[in-house]
Amino acid sequence: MWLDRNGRPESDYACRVPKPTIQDVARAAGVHPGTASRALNPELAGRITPETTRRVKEAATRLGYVPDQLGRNLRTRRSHTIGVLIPDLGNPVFPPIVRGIEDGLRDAGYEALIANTDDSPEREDHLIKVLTARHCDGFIIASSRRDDPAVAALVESKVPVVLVNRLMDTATASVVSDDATGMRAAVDHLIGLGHAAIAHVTGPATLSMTQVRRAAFEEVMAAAGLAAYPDLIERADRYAVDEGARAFGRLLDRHIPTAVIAGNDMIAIGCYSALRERGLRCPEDVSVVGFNDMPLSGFLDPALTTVAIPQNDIGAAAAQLILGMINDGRPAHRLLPVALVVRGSTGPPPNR
Amino acid sequence: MWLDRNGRPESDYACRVPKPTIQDVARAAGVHPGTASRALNPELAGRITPETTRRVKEAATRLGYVPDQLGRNLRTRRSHTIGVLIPDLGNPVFPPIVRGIEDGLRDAGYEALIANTDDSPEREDHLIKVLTARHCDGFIIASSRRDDPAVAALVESKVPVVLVNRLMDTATASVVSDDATGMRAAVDHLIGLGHAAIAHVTGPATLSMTQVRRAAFEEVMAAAGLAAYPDLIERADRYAVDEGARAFGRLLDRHIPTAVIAGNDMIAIGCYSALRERGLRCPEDVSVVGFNDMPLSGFLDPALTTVAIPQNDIGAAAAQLILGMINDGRPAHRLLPVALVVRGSTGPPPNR
DNA sequence: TTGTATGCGTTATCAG
DNA sequence: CTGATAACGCATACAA
Repeated sequence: MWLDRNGRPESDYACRVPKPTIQDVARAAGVHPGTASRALNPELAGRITPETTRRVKEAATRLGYVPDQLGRNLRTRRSHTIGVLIPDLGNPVFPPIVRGIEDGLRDAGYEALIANTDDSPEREDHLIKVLTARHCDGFIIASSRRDDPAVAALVESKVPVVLVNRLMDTATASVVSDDATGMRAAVDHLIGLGHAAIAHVTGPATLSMTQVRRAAFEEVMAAAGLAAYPDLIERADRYAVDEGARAFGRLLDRHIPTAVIAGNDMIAIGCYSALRERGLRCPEDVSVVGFNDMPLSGFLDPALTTVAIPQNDIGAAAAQLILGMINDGRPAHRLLPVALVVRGSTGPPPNR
Repeated sequence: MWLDRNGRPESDYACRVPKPTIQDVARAAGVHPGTASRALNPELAGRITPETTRRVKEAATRLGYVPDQLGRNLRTRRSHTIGVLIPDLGNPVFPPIVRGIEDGLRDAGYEALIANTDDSPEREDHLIKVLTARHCDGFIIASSRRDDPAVAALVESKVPVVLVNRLMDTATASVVSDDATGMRAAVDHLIGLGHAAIAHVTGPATLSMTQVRRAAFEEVMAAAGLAAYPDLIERADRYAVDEGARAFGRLLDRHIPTAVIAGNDMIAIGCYSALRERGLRCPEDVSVVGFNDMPLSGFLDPALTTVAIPQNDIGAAAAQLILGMINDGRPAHRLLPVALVVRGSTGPPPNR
């Protein structure tokens, strides 16, 4: 578990450039290290003579002083590091979110430690332990199930946590896309094209995202008087292409709808596959709508009509929220707008 | 530059779970902290009484002791952290590589600090500074230009560096895919289909990857006696869809080849766009071959024939190499095999 | 084999 | 406003 921590006795590879410490700066400026530290701390501006501050800053610049994060971390008990838990970087929807998070954090002097959970509770548990040992100042979690003891424990022990596109019963900060509105737009779009038998392939039931999207689907369908089409919902065990294909295949074997709304874009691709396997064409026979508008959605065959979530903004907002919690402790919630992007995978229903 | 480092005076959010330190473990085991430290260090096995070791380990387990990385980092002058510089996580080829890196590092108790350079030298410079302040034990760099002072300086000062799919004049470790062989397979495939006028849309000339792929293209073409088709090479300014479309558009305006090999899959998508804009069909009018086999390549319209590089393996190898350098200082090089994946974007040339 | 003491670089506390 | 001192948690050189 702890692995080796030995130095590099025979290794020639170690930074040989002696970096100046605050002691060097203090000596050069003719002040005490403590004073130098204060002079360099913007928070303490005004509590130090302008002249002293100037001398210290000048010395720091001249020596090329950069504060050693390791020493600072130990002393302040903060690592300026945020643990970021996502299901899988391989799902194209996450990289843009992660990018938003990283940029937002780095601008504030924080770094992200990114880890993939593969939606495995054990892996998530383990990763939280590992990242906690590194004293992450907070966590951004895009992988939690609705009922997640590990995350709940984190929140319980007052560690700042921001949930991304996943809600839990626990009260903590969150940033989610307005999926309900997005689902309404998707259904309205299909109804507008003349569809009535609209199917929905959801993701795993354990994720709140699945619930939100499914509940919205059922509600909008009922409101449109289309509740007469039951049995048009099927669940994929993962938000992945193969599981999406399998799930939609099961649905198709029961009944062939004229349209399907997929739980996300990966499942939508799975729907493409299932249709192709059965010799059905999209959109001529069956229209497909995705969710997320992940990168390359527009270049698929056919180009995917999908509900676009603001991936970069979601990441940026998550970064902002976690920093807010670290600084003033107030958890907040953000609901970000979505937009239906109409492309080639949707069209009028076939004349049967 | 240094930002705030104040605590959270009014914040309620801070870990309230007092974590046991090695002192607690030592006390519980009835030994001195130094002894406890040694007992927990696998390197020193044998230099400690089995009985003592047992007692310490038992106490550690019982108390749920996890070594505080911050303290360890400061003392050992190592952060167990690797800086990972990539051009852009938004390019789908990188997430799988990053995934491979992360998993490889984490298994060895290391974490990755990932940063996007957007292929900007200034940004890269800045990031190296930021990550150096965090005492990264090494760098995995997938973003360096052929001539890169910042990276050269890093290598010069004996910081372990592994280059990924980018070579520099500097001698340091690297892991690259066997692009030359891949290019040969691509050209052979096209020639086998009957193509002769084969174009190549390269990436930016500053990257070694571009050079390698282009040189291989020219060599293979010449060897096949097809050097008679000059002017069939065009350069995209970035490895991105829009630049790929622009570049191939310029080429098409000069001359319409029967096939094109793109510098990477993003450029290949750009080629699709350029063809479509001009009313040309793929593969009926022009065959397209990509490079990388990034995720979703098989679901594009049409499914992309491309040279697959082992993305996960590349990441894993990079992790392995950097850990090797940290431990015994020997830089090594790895050349990983590629494979042509034939899909729908290539076919016989049109009868003109 | 184990205990002791020290220091990694920084900043918080307390005195002056 | 500034100097002196201690401490964050750990690992290691040295002493026993």
